[in-house]
Amino acid sequence: MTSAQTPEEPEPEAARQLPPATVSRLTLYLRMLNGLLAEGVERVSSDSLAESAGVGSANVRKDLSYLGSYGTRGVGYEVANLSRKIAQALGLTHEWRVAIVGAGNLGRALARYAGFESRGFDVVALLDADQMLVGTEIGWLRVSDAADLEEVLAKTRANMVVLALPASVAQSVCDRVVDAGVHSILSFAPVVLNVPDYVNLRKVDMATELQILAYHAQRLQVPGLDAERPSA
Amino acid sequence: MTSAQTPEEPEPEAARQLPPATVSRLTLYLRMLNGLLAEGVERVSSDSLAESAGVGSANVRKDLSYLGSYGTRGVGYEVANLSRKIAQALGLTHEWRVAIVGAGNLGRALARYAGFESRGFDVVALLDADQMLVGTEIGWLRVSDAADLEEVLAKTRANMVVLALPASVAQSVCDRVVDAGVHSILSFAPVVLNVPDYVNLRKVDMATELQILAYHAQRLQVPGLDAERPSA
DNA sequence: CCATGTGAAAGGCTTCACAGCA
DNA sequence: TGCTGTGAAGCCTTTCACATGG
Repeated sequence: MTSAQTPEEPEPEAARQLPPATVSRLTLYLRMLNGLLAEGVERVSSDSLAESAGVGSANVRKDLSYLGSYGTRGVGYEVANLSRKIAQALGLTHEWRVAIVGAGNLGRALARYAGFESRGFDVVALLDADQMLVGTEIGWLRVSDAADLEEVLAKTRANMVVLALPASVAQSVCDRVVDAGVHSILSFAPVVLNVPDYVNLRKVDMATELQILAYHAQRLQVPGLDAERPSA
Repeated sequence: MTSAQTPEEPEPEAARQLPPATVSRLTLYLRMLNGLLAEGVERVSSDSLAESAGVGSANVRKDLSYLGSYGTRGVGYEVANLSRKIAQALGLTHEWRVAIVGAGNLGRALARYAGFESRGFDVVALLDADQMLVGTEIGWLRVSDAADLEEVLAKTRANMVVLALPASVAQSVCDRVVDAGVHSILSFAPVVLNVPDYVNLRKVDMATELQILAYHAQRLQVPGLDAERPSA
């Protein structure tokens, strides 16, 4: 690879499209690297990273190779440098302002979740349609009226939205968010949302996760079914 | 709920190993089917299911074919029958008793999340190590002392555990859960947990989801030009 | 030596296209 | 006719194995 065959711009450090599976593992590596940074560790090997992240070391090396060759053969990777490269590739050098729509149990939990702040995501608004909640304080935020969604998004210059609301209203709120120009959405609503394909939508569904667990648990409980034999 | 008194299903125990990607889509289909059931719809086509679930129709048909041939050519699938088959394949005919460890913001939100109950998951315990919380009532549950984890799991006969606690204690609590004999675990802690390979562990990481969104958002915002700053 | 970086092989998933059947 | 069920092709991901170079 690295052949100078590209007839177009050489693109010095711009990472091209990363495989989705790689992107999600990069977030893992970044977490481990930041842990190592805090401990003062300066170098790390792909083997060591692999063990912490629970993947194969060849996988780690291939993932990192998409970012460029930032390791040193025979030695490993420089923690601080690699951490910076990954953060850059993931777009964490931008400032991300997150609005949470839905101040129910889950929305409140998310609003107070320290993990967002510490990773560079700034929760700038919390909205709900329930007039009983509007105006109350949760964490350090005052709950805004979901009726004013567009204004609140504009005023806070939110560029990400988290949907923490019932399935019944998720689609309509989602549509308004998209129309308002926010095209990165994380939904916790247990429903499939339709969005234009220029919108980045991710979904977390807790009931689905439990159902997947149930499948695997049940499979183990059935005796004698899966005795994988090389050949009978 | 729906105590499955499976009458006479003379099937050969179907449900061999399903592809993981299929399992997670089956939970989607099941949700749509139950919606259709509630509306009184009797039949559905793979095209229609595909559109609701946001996948290709060939994908739907292949997924369903792993369960057997329960469709009718030229017509479609019988909603009630298919719903039953999927629930059976996913192991939802068992009764799943879930203990939630961690009664912080997230743990409380989960304890009150209606989506669990309605899908056949019974939240039987909520535990925390904080003595200020122990004994208080959250939803219809009384918070138990995490020090008594093993006893609580045994007494409630929990067969699934949800970890909603800080990264710092997640591994040790996880170990105790595994030793106590609960081998299906859903973790919300932002840390990689090590478990024996006979344990089913799934992970939901909200900060990771936002980081993946950030990657894609950044990608769109800077189509050709990375040049945030051409670092010297 | 040692650990990275990477072609090539292997495995898994999705999509295609159409045969088969009500 | 219309929609299911499915081999085959294509694409993506992981794993292997080893050349490479500090």
